[in-house]
Amino acid sequence: MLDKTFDPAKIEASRYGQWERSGAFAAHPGSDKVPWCVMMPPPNVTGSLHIGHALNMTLQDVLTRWNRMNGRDALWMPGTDHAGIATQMVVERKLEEKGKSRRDMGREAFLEEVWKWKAESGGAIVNQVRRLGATPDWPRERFTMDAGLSRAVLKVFVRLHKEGLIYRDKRLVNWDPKLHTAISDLEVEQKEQKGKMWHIRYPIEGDKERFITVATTRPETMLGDTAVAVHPEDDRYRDLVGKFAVLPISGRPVPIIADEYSDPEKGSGAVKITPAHDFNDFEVGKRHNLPMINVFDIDAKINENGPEAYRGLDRYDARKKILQELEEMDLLAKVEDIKNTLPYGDRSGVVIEPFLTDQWYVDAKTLAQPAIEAVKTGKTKFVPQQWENTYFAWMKDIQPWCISRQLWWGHQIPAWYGPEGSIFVAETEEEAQKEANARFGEKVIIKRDPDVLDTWFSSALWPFSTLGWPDKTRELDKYYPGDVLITSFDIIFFWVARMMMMGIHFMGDVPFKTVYIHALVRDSKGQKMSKSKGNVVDPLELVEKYGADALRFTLTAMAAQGRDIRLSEDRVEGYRNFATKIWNAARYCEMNGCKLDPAFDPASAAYTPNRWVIGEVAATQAAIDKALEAYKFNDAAGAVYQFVWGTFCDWYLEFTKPVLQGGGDAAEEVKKTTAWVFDQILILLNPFMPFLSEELYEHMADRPKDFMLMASEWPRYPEKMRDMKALIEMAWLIRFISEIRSVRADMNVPAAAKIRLLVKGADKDTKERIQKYDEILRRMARLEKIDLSEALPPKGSIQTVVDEATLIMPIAGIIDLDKERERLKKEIIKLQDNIQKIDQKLANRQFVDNAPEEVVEEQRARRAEAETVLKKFSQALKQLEAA
RNA sequence: GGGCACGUAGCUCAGUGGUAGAGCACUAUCUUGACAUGGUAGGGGUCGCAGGUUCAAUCCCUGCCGUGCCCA
Repeated sequence: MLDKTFDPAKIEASRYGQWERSGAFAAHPGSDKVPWCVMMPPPNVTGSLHIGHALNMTLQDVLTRWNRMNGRDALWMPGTDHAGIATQMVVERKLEEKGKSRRDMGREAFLEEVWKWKAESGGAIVNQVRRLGATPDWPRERFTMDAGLSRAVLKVFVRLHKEGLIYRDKRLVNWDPKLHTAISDLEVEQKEQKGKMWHIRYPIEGDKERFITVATTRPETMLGDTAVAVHPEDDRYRDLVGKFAVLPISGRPVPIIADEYSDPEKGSGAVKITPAHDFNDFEVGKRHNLPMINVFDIDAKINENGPEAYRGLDRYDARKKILQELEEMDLLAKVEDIKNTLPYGDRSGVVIEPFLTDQWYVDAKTLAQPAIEAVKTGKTKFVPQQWENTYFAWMKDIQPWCISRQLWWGHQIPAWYGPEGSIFVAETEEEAQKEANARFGEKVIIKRDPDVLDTWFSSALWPFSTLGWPDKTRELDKYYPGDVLITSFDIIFFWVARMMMMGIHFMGDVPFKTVYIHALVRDSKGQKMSKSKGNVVDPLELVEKYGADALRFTLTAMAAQGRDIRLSEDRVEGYRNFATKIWNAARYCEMNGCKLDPAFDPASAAYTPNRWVIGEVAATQAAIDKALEAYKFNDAAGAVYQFVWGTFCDWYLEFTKPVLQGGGDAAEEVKKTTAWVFDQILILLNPFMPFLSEELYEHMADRPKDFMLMASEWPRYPEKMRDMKALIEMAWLIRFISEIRSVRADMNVPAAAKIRLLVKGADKDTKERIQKYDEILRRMARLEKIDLSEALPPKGSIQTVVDEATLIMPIAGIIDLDKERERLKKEIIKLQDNIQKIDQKLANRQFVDNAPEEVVEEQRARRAEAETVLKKFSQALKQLEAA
């Protein structure tokens, strides 16, 4: 006998262990089943599971389980990412607590520390994924820095370099002065804030009376100015072009140049140009061959290129000092309060400094072309499609991708520097050495580039590197390209786009056919979850409190396309209740001896409610399939929820209780049907609530030892299982019962009171049905007796209408006549309104002439129906008045 | 400034060119042999605003207002 409620905590761990040990998660490259493949977005190896992961993993698991049960050879490829900056920061912070720094301990010792930390926490996140019931092929688990994937990274780097698609360049990068590394554009967050615009007067060389005023938000960069630019058409400054302005403080003369970059409408119309510290100025500098003076060091402190008094000053201290000096020299013309945007490092949180350095770049523009084409031609589709716009927008305006990072944790760049600025790119040091020796004709000293690659460089290879590339493996053969990628929109640029580029370039085909972009999970108020706001919902806490199934079901049910999820605990609780409901339905089956009979053929059931519920099972399965095929997860969850609770529990089980109690052959068929339907429910539910369904599946029937629901087949039902006649009949039964219940409640007839029912004007079908379902009707509508009667209703009756029949409940003494009168009047008014509305439509010639025939017909039918019902209610009212 | 979403019941959200839906919350009622983590019934919406297209608009189009996100 089952316990009274489902206790997920009691079974989840052991159930999961059983699944995993059984090997049921495994893909079978050798099998001839049609493959189905999804790549797990690898979480940060040192991170912990957040609610976004939970959603992402749940959706992947739903699809994986569903496809697996559908007979596909499913591969869900798991793994973790080394997450360069994030991980290095965590480890550095830990060392800091012990008073150590990575610089002191050196690269090797530091990396040892990181690997140790990885070993310590690396298992944590994948075990957290397990808690959700996820079923990826764990033995295939990869890590972006394992030997195989590192080999893939080397190959890719060397090949792209040979092809000229990776190159070294001196450009402005986004420099993080705290982390001391370059970062990509994508890792920079633009934030708007209050700032100031300082207007500074630069004296003109050789003219003591004249000044040119420039406006800037960053006065400290004037130490690196190499020009002042004015618009070529700007008459105010035409005569100054070609002359020189003298930089205050440093005293260096800089040319006044004409360039369309300066906007005559903005500020004074003249701008200072600092090519080494501003992306726009950099371009101007290149156009005019201006020197590029870098005045900062890696900490964004003034370096030796600044005046002596400023050297070593932080950029903000330098700003203060400069402003103070300018004020003293009376060169500060104006200070404005403005709003401006500043670039922040998304990891460090400090303001990013445009900084002139040598870095490695990927020619993203070239790689992007076929990747754009692939989406345009539909080789890869985005769901929802609107995300294609985002993808295109970025891809079409793509910048060179800076891939070098001044970090230690990551794939070290396979480039060696030899004499005279020579560079040798090779997969191994030996090869590089050989090349270098060959070039110089003697043994030369080479030194490896200390930098590592952007983390996304290795994850861009994920769809094929995890399948064994560069080796030719049968996995690559069978599972590439993957069927779908499931991820959230915030990494379309970071990851999706780059996988597309690399996949197409190295595999000659897109990495996945569909990209399903799911929502961001927010808190119940719609705020983005963040640690600093303290509104983070811990998925594991929810799992502990409500069970993994409840959390999974919640996330699935809320995963509507194109909308964020506002997660509230109430919802999770509600779906926990759903689990309890199913649990209790199982108890009911058990108590009533509804045991699965393998010989039972549902298509052969004779009793109408049985035929009906069997047909509804088939309809539910069809609805789930249709929804999942279109990635409408919420519809799939809704279909199973509605059937289980709204159809099976609320109606079918209630319909069949009297039959069960009656015994005999009829009861036997009901038992078999109930057991069969419940069994099907467990199968259909399995992708969504694997723990509960598996547990009950084992409990409810005698099955071969070690037989698991998750390894069983997804049903396909024959068409003949959908019985329309049964559906119509049961719809009537539900209508009839609901109507009586409703009127009883309206009229405050005590629930316990069993009353008589007279049915007047029933047609043949209704008469038959009343007889056939007498017991069900009496039980569910709480009636003492049902009689057909064409006589005038007894005094003090309440009346209502179902289709052609009038239902009369003679309950004089119980009811309040005024109240009944009021109720009938209300019904009448409602019907009259309805008829009037339809009449208006039908009176409109345009409508009758233009609307499709069936629409007009429908209106006429509705009118007729309302009319007959109205007549019956009017009659009822008349009788009441007469009484 | 450019782009993309979104605005439907108290809340969270589905949905559709032809009579507006769910879950939760709320109200009333019920311990009836699966289930009070439950049953039954009920109230509650000019579908953001204003135009337009159409016989017909919550749905399509335009503008506006509000919210969020992305990009500059």
